[in-house]
Amino acid sequence: MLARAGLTVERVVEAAADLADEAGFDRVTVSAVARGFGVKDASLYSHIRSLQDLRERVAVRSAGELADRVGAALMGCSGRDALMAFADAYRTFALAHPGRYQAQQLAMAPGRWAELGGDLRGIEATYALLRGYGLTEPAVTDAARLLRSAFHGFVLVESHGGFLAARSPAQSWPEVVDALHRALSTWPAGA
Amino acid sequence: MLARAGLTVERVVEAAADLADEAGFDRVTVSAVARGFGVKDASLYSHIRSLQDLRERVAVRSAGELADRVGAALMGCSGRDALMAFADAYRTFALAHPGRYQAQQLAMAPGRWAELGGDLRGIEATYALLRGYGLTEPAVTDAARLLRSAFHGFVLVESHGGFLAARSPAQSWPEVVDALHRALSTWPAGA
DNA sequence: TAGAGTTTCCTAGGAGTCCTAGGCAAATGG
DNA sequence: CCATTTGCCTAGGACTCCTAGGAAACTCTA
Repeated sequence: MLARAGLTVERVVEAAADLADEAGFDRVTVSAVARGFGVKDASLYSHIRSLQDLRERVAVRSAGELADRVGAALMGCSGRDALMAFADAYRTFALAHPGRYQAQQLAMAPGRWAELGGDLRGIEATYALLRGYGLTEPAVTDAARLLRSAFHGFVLVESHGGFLAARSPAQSWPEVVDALHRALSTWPAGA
Repeated sequence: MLARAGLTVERVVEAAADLADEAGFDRVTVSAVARGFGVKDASLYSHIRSLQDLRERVAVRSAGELADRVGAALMGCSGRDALMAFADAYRTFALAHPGRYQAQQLAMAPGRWAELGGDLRGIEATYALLRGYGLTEPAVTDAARLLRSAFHGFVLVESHGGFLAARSPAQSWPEVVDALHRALSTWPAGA
């Protein structure tokens, strides 16, 4: 048989991530990815261990990509501008790459994240941002959870078409971020 | 053949919802539900149209249950107490019924929700709560989206075990709700 | 109460999926 | 140039969704 497809773990994971963006993360299937390469499904098992393994790799890879965008957006900003930049970069990524974003919701066994080379840049960026508001532990942890929850929830509901009111989500977004800014600015000092 | 299982749409959907809470919504499968009744999978197709149909019914039913809890919790509360009651009822439901909660994320075709008898009590309760803060359109829509996003995001991340810091999510929760209260209290009047 | 009709569940089977086992051919390196 | 490694294959089992058609259990009516 001539002409190998030239598969590697990276290319398989990337193809899976692209497929996730196009068809939805839950439709990322070993067979579908194999079809995309013009290859039998069994062939992929030389590169990935299982469907679960493939999905976890997509999740970690996507989280890295998101952290890159957010990190780049934060460069040179501080305070309220930084929050806005963070928020916009986050939402933009989630809307442009719904499958990659959805992948990050995947629950993994403890330790599996680090095992696959996942980092914590996203969390670190958030903490840096919040220290700009003068927050210290444990307030900074609580505030980070607020931000993560609000951003995550918003883009998730938006990308599911869950906001039904006539007002477009894009109009609400700055108001939501502004509300979070007020919440951060008025955080009680001594907890 | 003796002894029918006595299946109805309601009982099938309820069993599916219970299975979702135990094993995860994505493991709700026609075969698994049928096994729970001691029945062949083909038998369920007299009651449901497809797996998709079953899952949508679980979603709508679960949303109704959540709205019941939230509505009951809100009775006789107002202002900040109402927000806390809302938040606690919401989070309690999501943690006690992870599968039912996860089901509500299911994206449906437009109109399908109403077709299955789904209501909008959840949204109405939110709007009533926010009018207690003196908000009017379009601020009330933006604020509703903030609340929904933050609550949804928090319980989602929490139930996935996504909060890694040592501080327990239960400790952060009141602080997060308090922050939202400040954001609502300081919402700019004329938008 | 007996027959007719409806409902409920069955068997049978096709198509798609995940995954394993074992094999051949292409690339690589001594 | 030959041996080893690597990449993709075929074959096949188990499980899934779903359809088609049949039989048994209920229900209704004359």
